[in-house]
Amino acid sequence: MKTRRIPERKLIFDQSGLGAFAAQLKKIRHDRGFTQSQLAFESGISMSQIARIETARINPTISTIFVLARTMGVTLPELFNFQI
Amino acid sequence: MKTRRIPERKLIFDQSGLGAFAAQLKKIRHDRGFTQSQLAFESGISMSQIARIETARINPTISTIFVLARTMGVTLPELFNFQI
DNA sequence: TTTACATATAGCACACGTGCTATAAATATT
DNA sequence: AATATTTATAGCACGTGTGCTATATGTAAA
Repeated sequence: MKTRRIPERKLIFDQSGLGAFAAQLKKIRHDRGFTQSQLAFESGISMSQIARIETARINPTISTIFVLARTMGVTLPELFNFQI
Repeated sequence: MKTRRIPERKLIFDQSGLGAFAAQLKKIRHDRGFTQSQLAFESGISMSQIARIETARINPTISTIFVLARTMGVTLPELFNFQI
């Protein structure tokens, strides 16, 4: 039979934006005096995940970011106060 | 054999934050005069995905949001200028 | 150096974000 | 009303975010 053509799908992965966010998260976490471990425990987000975000290895969801923001007591405009 | 205990894993899904973001995205898109279709075409993000985000059915990644922000010409502090 | 703490990396399984297509529903325009 | 436009919904396949566990690498303190 005729093999069906599979259309290519390009996924969004904004490397530069993720790098900028990683740096910002690390900075704010330090400013607020959290270790990755503390932030993980208090937020309920796994520590490996926080490390992956801060090293820009993954593309986190906004739910994850909202929870981290609440835990650190930082507003979204503050957390996203950087250029992409 | 003994059935292995599978630990439960609770995933993060911040319903209220996603709802707030959905409303904000819709507002800014309208202010900037984009239809979902235009925003989809210009950003390269599928229209079904934009609809899903604006109806808070899914939990988008920050890459997706960064791309939408760039396309609409809005800064991140503006786009995230709301309460969670 | 040894010990303790902090951060990064790796591999796995599962849940889900995303693109695609098609269709339905809602809203405007004539 | 009829037509067009815009938005929402649904189902599928694929890629990947996330939690978990374990290990490695830094880094600071004793």
